[in-house]
Amino acid sequence: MNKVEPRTLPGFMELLPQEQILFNQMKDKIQNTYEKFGFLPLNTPIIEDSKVLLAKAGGETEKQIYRFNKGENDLSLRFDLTVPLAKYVAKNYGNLAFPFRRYQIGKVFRGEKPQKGRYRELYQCDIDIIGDGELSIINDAELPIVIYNTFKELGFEKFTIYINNRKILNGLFEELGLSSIAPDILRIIDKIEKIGKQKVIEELLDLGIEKEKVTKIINFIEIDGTNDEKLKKLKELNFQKETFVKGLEELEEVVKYIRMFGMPENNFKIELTIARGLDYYTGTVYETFLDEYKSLGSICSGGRYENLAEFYTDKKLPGVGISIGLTRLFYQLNEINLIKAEKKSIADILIISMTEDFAYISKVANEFRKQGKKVQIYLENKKIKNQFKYADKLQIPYTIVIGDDEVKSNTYTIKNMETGEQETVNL
RNA sequence: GUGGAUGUAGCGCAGUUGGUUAGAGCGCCAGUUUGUGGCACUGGAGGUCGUGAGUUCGAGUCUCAUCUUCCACCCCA
Repeated sequence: MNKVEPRTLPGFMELLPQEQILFNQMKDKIQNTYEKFGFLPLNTPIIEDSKVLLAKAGGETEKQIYRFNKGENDLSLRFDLTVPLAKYVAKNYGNLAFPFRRYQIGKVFRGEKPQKGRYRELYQCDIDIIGDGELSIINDAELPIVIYNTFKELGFEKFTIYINNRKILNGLFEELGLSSIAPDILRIIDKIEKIGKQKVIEELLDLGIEKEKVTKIINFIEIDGTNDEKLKKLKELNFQKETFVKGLEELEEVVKYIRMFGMPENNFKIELTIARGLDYYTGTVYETFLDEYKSLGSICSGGRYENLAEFYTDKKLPGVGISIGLTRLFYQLNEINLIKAEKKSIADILIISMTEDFAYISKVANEFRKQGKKVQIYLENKKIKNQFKYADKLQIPYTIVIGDDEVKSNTYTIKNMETGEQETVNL
């Protein structure tokens, strides 16, 4: 009989048990940290009505979305967690308490060409805070603190959350009379880390921007120094455009509150080239990098948006959110050996059975389970040797042998697999 | 969408200028040890060399096509 080759689609995630254990540990740490800050759990469907999901979509999105028909229904797989959130908040507006703080950790799907760091199925770990009509700028300062704590919890020390405000850049473009081509400019300056200053200048000139203005843009994004020095220099530019003034004011506030929330000075930085999300974010934007592995790219990003659910409701719902791309982070950390999958089983104890008396075995197992231990019973009728081998392969730290002797004497024999010590004790 | 690579055992690979029955390692199974794992030793199973065609006396090796996967560019709410 011809067998079907057991293959997994490229760009989709499938892990071995020891990897999955590690992945779950990371996921749990992220979730626990999110909950510590009072974010509420949310779990929306993976499949949505295409009309709902694509309410806002432009051309690029439609190309990348997994879309299909089932009977009469035009359905799509979610490609991020923000659009489902928008739908959810609009739909449940009357039943939610605002500010609505939710986290959602789940898979999203993108029909991209898979390659390094690009997956078709990926986990996102989102937190968002949605206001009803308005939302204090202080929220923009709290999210980085949550992220700071999350990465600390994951065991990182050297990472930097880069912060910018889109209004500052937009204000600059207004000042230069370049607002109409702002998205193009943003796309180019966003690449400065990657392609270098000269290339950026060339590309800006290619756009047809006068040399003098290009110089101004470059000078602007090259403003350096400490966070306070940067703020000072921005002020000294003395731009009068309202957008710019507002953006600068917001950035100052964010920095002020981030400090009050206890963020160490070297874990956050104003970075004027961060221009993430071309048409999505309207204010504060974030990108997070590991200091020693900046080439990995941003491992966590987000920002402020003025109106979350404008395609679903007339209610004005401003929000701010940030998201960890867990799938990419996991693979990259694995690749640079920053994490290592070691645990092959989650069981603390394997019960090796040399008797048919499963009633007795269960009694022993449940005794340990009551104490919070994870206990697995070996159920196959195999030689004791094979049962020990199994425990060894799965690196289960303790085994309990129960044979007819133990049953008769109401005892069990427990063995420490690492030291080899064992003793027979009364149940 | 553009360009560059890849494909041999479950896994990661070796296979010399085309030359008999295609290899080692790890893993797997069994035994040395029928109530004690790791270590060691002994033995064993497992491959139509991605697929198809061609060149040749002869193809894992050369040619072409095709599929697969990977990488880069583009793009990325």
